[in-house]
Amino acid sequence: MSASRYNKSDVLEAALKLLDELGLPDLTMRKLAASLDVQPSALYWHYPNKQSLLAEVSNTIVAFMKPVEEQSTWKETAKLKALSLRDALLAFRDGAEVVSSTLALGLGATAAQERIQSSIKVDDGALAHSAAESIVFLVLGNVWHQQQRMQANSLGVVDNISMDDRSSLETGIDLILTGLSQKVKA
Amino acid sequence: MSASRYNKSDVLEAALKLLDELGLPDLTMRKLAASLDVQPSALYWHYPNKQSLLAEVSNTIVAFMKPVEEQSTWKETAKLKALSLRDALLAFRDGAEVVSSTLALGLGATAAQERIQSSIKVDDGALAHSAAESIVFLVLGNVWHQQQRMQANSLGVVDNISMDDRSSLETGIDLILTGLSQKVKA
DNA sequence: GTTCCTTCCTGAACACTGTTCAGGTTAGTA
DNA sequence: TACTAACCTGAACAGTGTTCAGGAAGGAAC
Repeated sequence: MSASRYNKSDVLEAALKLLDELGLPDLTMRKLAASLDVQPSALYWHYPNKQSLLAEVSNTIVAFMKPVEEQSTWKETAKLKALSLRDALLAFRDGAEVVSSTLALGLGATAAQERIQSSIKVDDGALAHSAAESIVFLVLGNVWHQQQRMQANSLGVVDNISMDDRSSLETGIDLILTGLSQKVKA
Repeated sequence: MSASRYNKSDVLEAALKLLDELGLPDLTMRKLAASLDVQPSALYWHYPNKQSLLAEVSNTIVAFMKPVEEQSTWKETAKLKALSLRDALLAFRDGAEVVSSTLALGLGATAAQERIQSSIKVDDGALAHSAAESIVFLVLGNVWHQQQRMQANSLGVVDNISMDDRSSLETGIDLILTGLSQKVKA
């Protein structure tokens, strides 16, 4: 669109925009370059490879989590943070898949888990860690599945009736949190 | 190796073998064809595309779950089934990633969730569904992360101390199951 | 033994993909 | 005006999944 030169964050921004327009499978270096009116090789001045670009995309998505104010119980706070992660993932097409992959590769997207863990007020640190990790996996799996269905449905595939995604996720989170407070009492 | 013709399950078997030897990123149609001493196009007689081949690979991995005999409490049974899924995923290189993707695409690998759900004896069906789904996401996320680290470590990357994966997963499962029995009592 | 049909495979191509690299241009600083 | 850093071009490389017309192998029927 513009006729001048770009920096790293311009490329990141364009990648996010293209992700939303085309989805992850069609987010190629060539199309990204074309959207900036630039040769593909130009991108490699800003990022060493596609993976590291996706890592920053992933971090940006996670950073989209809205801040959550402290609730009357830490359980509520933790739950709201988990749902805030859900909202962030849903705000970008294929957001959950991007973040899942990056997280699995250990290239970032750890902020979500840290933020959730910080609101879990139990003495056993290892327990809090496992709980936070579990919640993150839960949210990622749930949203990934949902987003894939959203795309499939938009392509005209039959919609097999499934329980409401949000409520299923909420009960999953509740299970972990009540299990947690139960275990702490013991 | 052999000089004669192949059928669908021969191709599946070869794919599983190659997955274990090379990992998912290097499991290409060309290498798979070469391992059977056949042209790449020959594979498309057996499977319409790579995705559906991977779906069957995924189903095979999940079917590797060892049967679990009924325990004294259904919680123990459910936990053992979850760990049996874990073992199945760990039995194949990149097993968790393969199954995660296939599951997200809705192309199969639902057997695991059904088996776990069948052992959850609570009246609320929706609750049992959410719990089983949560457990599956937990196991997949945990093992995926672990397998990725295993590969990274084998490539000489520094091993940052992390809590034992199995115990972290076990506590996650425990949290869900105790949360579940807590919710049923109420 | 010859026909016939199904099963399986070849060979070549198409339209992509991420990535590299030598060299050029632009912009800002001294 | 010269220098230097930031940014980009153009072309290529090596690989990917997939398609398609045609050919060969094997077994059954006559």
